[in-house]
Amino acid sequence: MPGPGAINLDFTVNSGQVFLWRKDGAFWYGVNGQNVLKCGSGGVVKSRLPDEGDFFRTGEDTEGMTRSISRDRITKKSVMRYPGLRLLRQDPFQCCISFISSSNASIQKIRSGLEGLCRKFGDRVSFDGREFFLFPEPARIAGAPVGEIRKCGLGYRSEYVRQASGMVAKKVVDFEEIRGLDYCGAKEQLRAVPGVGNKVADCILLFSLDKTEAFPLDRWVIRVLQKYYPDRFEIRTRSITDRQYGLLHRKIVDYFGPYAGYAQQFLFKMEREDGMKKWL
DNA sequence: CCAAGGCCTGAATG
DNA sequence: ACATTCAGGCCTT
Repeated sequence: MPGPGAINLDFTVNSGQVFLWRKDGAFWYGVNGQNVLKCGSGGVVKSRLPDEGDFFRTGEDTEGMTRSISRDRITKKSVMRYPGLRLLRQDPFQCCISFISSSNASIQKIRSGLEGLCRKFGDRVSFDGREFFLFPEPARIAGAPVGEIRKCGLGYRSEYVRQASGMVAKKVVDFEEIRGLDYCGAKEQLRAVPGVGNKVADCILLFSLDKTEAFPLDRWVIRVLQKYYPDRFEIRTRSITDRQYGLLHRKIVDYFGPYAGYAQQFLFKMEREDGMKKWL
């Protein structure tokens, strides 16, 4: 019996933040790093390993955050429309590789590429009577010939994926250290990783490193901002430069506040849905 | 600092 | 059918 604070997994999974999830009966099953989660509307029902990362961010005041971003009738409408849509706290390495793989790709393509990576480089496990492939450890991808990564359908992103994995394996990139930095410092670190630009960095920060002021600006979000906030944000072009991205982000946080990333999630969901785009 | 072009690839579009 | 475009960008010139 979902109460007022209950998670809506259909909304949450189908909001572009995760890719390795599937619905089976009344439950959603998903791969998160070396863990596999079985979830219902109350949260994690069962997991392969203890859910130490607190995947559903259970301690957080989601109601307060959604109230905080409800600055106008557009955000209010999107929040009303998708009750129970939440930001998750993903495994950072998986999140990083996922969004490096996402560049210039459709959701279906991203998922098939990531599934390929898991199948080829991840461990096969049995969980709740079902078969899963865990997300590969960084060293497994880093040590692979780039051609093998390419076979997963990742295309030109394959070399980025390999190099990024190497940096994580060698701890040139340490996600838990980055988690402790502020938004700007954390972003700077991430952007040193090949294949990680402004948008991808914001996805990693928002979806795995607790930076709720991260506001990934992709085609859809730019579209929705142009549509509903033409005067406030004044976006003229479809693609924006680094400098424009930074200036725009500042305006966005000034307006939506410290949980701006939540606003992005609701607006993105709404615009995709209005555009009749398919999810998982 | 900005603009333009290329990049893998499969699904969607004409 | 077949060509072209598009898809949750990034990097180099």
